[in-house]
Amino acid sequence: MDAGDGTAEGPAGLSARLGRGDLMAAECPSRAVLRHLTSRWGVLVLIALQSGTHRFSDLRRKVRGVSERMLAQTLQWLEADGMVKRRDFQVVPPRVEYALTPLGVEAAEKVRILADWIEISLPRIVANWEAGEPTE
Amino acid sequence: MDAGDGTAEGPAGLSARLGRGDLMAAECPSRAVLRHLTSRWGVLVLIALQSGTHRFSDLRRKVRGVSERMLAQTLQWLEADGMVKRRDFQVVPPRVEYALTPLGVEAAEKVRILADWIEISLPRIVANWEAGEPTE
DNA sequence: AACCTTTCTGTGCGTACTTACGGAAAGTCA
DNA sequence: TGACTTTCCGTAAGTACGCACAGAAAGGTT
Repeated sequence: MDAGDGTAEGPAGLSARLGRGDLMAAECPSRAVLRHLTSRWGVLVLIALQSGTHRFSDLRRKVRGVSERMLAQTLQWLEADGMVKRRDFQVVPPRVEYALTPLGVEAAEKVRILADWIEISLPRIVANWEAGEPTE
Repeated sequence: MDAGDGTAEGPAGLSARLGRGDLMAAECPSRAVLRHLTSRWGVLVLIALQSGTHRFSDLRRKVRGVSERMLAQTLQWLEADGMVKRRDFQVVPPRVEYALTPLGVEAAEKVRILADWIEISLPRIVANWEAGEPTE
């Protein structure tokens, strides 16, 4: 019965008629954007770029633990979505700089709010890990 | 030289001394929390629960496209982090209700900000997909 | 007795992410 | 000449994600 597929939108497409996305709809393109922005490294890259233009290796140093491969991959996603502007100096050895676009600045702000909350709330969250359910 | 491992924190641990997490540190536990909250379905589940307590199947209907397997998985992550409260009525057929904890309410607010922005900004983002780089 | 209900869990398997490793470019420096 | 620089890409390999499918539980209905 439940094919698990659909958006159950009308003939014209709800989100299309509204002029905005609908993340609860399975086939809405906004799902892809969410995946990029909230990808493992996407969040951290956006935040890192909030402090200004960075070279590739600077980002790699800042976002600790990311591999070259994944950093490049993540930056391509963000660039394709218009969040990040890539500037290639066309020299050897390569020199490439990344910066947030106006769209990226907005996204970074939103993501930053979540990140800050996590960092600040970590003690409370960790308490849950250790506490379990004593009486229940 | 670069082992790609470290947090480069001091002897006591920077984030530990500050009493908060540091997402840029590779080994900080806050990374796991970020992963849970920004997981493919985590974001959508939190938002769905903002409107109140839901049964499992209600959530599955609301968050279109999620499988039973992944919904259960996601809810377990969120429960372990103290974001979601699970209430099992211990009956057959099963009846289980999920609701946000005070911690979850806060997290959902932050995540919601990002989600709303994505939905509203989708037209601008899609424009980037189609535009490419015409002049460059 | 056979079937239905709901919320999961176990199995199997395909897809996607992620890492490690090696290579390429063109000029600089020993 | 050979080593070094930086930013990627190709490949192989490993891990985690995600789905379809089947099964289980206890009682009510047919």
